[in-house]
Amino acid sequence: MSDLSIGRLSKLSGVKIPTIRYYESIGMLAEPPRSPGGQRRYDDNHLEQLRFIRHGRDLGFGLDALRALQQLSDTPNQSCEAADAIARAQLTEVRHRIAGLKAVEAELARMVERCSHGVVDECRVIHTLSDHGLCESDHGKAGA
Amino acid sequence: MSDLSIGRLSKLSGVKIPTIRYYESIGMLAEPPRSPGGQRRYDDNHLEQLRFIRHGRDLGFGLDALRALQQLSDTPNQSCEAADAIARAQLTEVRHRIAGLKAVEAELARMVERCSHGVVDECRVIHTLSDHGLCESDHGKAGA
DNA sequence: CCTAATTCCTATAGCGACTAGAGGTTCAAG
DNA sequence: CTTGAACCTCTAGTCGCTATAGGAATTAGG
Repeated sequence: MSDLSIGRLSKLSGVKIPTIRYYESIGMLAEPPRSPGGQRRYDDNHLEQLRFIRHGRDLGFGLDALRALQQLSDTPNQSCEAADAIARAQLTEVRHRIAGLKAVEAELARMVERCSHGVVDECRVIHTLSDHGLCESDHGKAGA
Repeated sequence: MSDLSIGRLSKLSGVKIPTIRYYESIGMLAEPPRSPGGQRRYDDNHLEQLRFIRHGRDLGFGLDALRALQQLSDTPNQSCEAADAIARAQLTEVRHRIAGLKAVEAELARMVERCSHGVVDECRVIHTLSDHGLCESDHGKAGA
């Protein structure tokens, strides 16, 4: 209803202008009508849609997952099993990342703590990087 | 010394072949000599260098940071202050990410827990995404 | 020694999710 | 009606790889 310019939509949603246009270009956000001069004019539905995306992104969902969730929320009579599954998968993923990062944190903390603050040749930081054998934990690949 | 093919280097270092070539192309890994037919022939120095990179990447360091750390480790008489600073910055970064992810984890857990397992219309997952007001915590942007 | 299977080569394009810049047009306030 | 802010499109860049195509070299077996 409110006839929002892209700038106002950006402020209200917390999503940057180029990102809004990007979302439109990949079909994440509905194409809005245009002013006579060709500028985008949004309404409250767009704002809601964009907040949904923003919130989902903040929670770490990928755009594909959000597309699926959007579709689900458009058909409210369906079972929410699918939505639940997506959220649970995301939760698992987040927990994995936390675990990985904690292992990394521990090793970085050890490195920094034991740094002799002398010359590079005796530096624990450099040495630890050079030789994984010096690590205590199995930090595999840290969460992206 | 050991005259390694790229495939053997890959296996010994845990870094994939295209990634090794990529590192060379951006100047992260020294260019090796070539066989008469033009294939790369590595030695133990390359292996060490690559393990250094690999370990650093596992700890979440960016390639730029690793380049800096590499340079430092090549000049062992310098003070290790710079290396220490880089590692500390990384530690701070990792702790921020963990904090962000924990907030995200909490909210995802709440969403999933309270899902009524009924229809989408009443699904906590969808509702929470639609309205950040339903969240309890301030999960800003989750760590990348 | 020859063949066949495997490994290697370059070059280009794509991933996710944006971000930055150039160069031009439209809108809104005074 | 002017001015300056906000808007437009398009291209290219970010990070750290990964994938593909279309060949050339190497190595193991017979």
